[in-house]
Amino acid sequence: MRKIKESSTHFANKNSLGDICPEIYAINLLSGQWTLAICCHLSNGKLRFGELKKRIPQVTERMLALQLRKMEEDQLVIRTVYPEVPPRVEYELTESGMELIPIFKQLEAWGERHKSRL
Amino acid sequence: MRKIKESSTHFANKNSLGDICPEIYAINLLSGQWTLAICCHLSNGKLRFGELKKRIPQVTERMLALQLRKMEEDQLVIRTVYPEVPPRVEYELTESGMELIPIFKQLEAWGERHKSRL
DNA sequence: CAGGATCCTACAGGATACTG
DNA sequence: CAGTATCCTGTAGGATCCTG
Repeated sequence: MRKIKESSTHFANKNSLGDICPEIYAINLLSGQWTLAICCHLSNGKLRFGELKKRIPQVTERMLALQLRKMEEDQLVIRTVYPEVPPRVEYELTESGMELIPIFKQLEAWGERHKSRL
Repeated sequence: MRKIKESSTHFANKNSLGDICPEIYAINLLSGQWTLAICCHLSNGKLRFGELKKRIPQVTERMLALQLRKMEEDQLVIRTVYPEVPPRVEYELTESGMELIPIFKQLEAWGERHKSRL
């Protein structure tokens, strides 16, 4: 039993909440600015870095790279590097990642309904 | 038809993505640090400000107030003020808010599964 | 009791340029 | 092609004190 409080930075709190509550943990993994967009585009199959970039034009290379790294670390995507020249790197969803798809569908439906009610 | 790009700040992007994609819109509404926690506690019925605070000890009064306001604006909670002294304010989920509960359950299940796989 | 007001900091995210 | 490196900014969130 560790203490939880004691000089909380924003994300000390974030993580401690996520530790307790699996749904908060889940949302924390997904609440990166580009995470959902990436997942959606990968839900139809693997894509290369450049293809992702083309499909999400607003994202900068830096952010795309960062997000993908984080998602790899979080076991949402698999990163495959082909040792060729020019380099080729492909991203695809993990098992866990795919299991999110039905949840996305529901969020999508909810989002549409909710939006139309405003 | 407005333009979308042109000097994007973080949340100009965020919103423009949310405009296009209902699931991103949904996640944006839910990704406040305390939003989920509040929803969960309200899913069993209405609560007063102080009760919420007691149930989520890590949150500061300021943040709780801010989040609740935002959630009210986003039509996730209803805020009822009773004109008494001392003041009493109760919060409860809206229809939309309640419709999220089953989705939370699934996120919770996913979160647990995912966590155990790390 | 249920918050406002004030002040502050860490971090997410952006712009741009460069490279194996 | 698929990134790093560097530098910078806005904003979410925290601490603390005050009040109808």
